[in-house]
Amino acid sequence: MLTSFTSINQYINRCAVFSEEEIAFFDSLLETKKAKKKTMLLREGEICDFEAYILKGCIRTFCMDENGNEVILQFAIEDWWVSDIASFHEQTPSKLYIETLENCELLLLHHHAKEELLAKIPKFERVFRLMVQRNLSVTQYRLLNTIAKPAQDRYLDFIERYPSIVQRVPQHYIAAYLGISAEFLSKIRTKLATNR
Amino acid sequence: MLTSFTSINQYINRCAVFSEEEIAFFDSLLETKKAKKKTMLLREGEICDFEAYILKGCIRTFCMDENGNEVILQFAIEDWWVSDIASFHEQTPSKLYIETLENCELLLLHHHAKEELLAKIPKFERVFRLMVQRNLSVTQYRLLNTIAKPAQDRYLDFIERYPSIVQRVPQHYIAAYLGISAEFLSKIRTKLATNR
DNA sequence: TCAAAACATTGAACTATGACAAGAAATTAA
DNA sequence: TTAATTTCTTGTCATAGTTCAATGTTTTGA
Repeated sequence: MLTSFTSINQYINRCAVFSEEEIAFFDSLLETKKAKKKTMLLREGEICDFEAYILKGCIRTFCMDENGNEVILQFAIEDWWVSDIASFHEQTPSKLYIETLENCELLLLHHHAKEELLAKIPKFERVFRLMVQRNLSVTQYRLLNTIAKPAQDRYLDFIERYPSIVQRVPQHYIAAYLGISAEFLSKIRTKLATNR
Repeated sequence: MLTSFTSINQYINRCAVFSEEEIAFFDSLLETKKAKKKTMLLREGEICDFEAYILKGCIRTFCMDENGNEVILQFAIEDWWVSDIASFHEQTPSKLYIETLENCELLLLHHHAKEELLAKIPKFERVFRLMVQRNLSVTQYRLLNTIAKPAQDRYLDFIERYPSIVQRVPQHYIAAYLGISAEFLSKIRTKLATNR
């Protein structure tokens, strides 16, 4: 087993029990890929053909609204998966962009490879179900928060929940994740800073 | 096969191919339940022990923010599933309320029953994965919309996407779904009405 | 090492939306 | 059928957040 696969194999072994052969088959389906900082891995209109597991680096997925503003759906770092799940599963044109924010090392699971995997080892259905389930509850929580809480609370939640991301990504991207302008986030921060 | 099960069985057969015995086993795990309008099926703090498939009726799931305002996560009607997926899968206290908005006929799949089902017929993993996946892409889309679009656009999207729900639920609930006050939705509507 | 680019801050004017209050309309239940 | 309850509307004022423009700061790459 390549050492670079260690973390992803631990990841899937947490969801269900697999034999060494099964794990080896899974690993054999993955493509390793390096991407420089600011590489677009997917653009709006393209069909997303991968789910990417991040060995190293940081990625954002975002969409463009009518006024050309970017809204960030997700930041992803080591041990997270990124994809456009709608585009990937229906094999339809994406509404999202996926862009590296740092130099990245990735493991890609392509669409045909995933189908082959699920056909051969159905137990993987469970792995992906659990992954999507967790993603859904986090997304629901964020949606409710976005609706119910003012920007300052959402920002405080964010830095508490994702302290490492705060260190790694520019502030205006965090604003685009929280759904506020970069200027307003700056004002929130100065207000918080002077209040102590 | 009971006729009341027809629709749910068609539903799961769309996700994967099952034998009659498998379907029969699935049906045998479901509990039928009727609930009057305005019944709370789940309250904050309780552990959600069901995923409910709606044969007839309409349900909302919502949470309460710090100021006691309700924020609606989902409206569900015939052929939809409702649950608190975080509470159900982790068996942890819920942050959500689930309430019938009409008299309902439901099929309940309880936690232990689902585990039994998945243990006995792993193919069902796929059914639930596909369900959760679709739910996730819809929720992501809604989140991005909530952030990027003004209230009027969100309202127009909503009536286009869910015309039948607009007919069935009071307007102030739709406001609570869109993330705006009931008064402001009313103003949007009068503005739209006078603009033609 | 320096210029260019990207990022962050600040202020002023503006806008979408909220909160409150009062009343009208519709629905429900007895 | 009527009273009670729920739902919807309208107006006024308050505010969270935006936009724009100017400036300062940090990072990047040749």
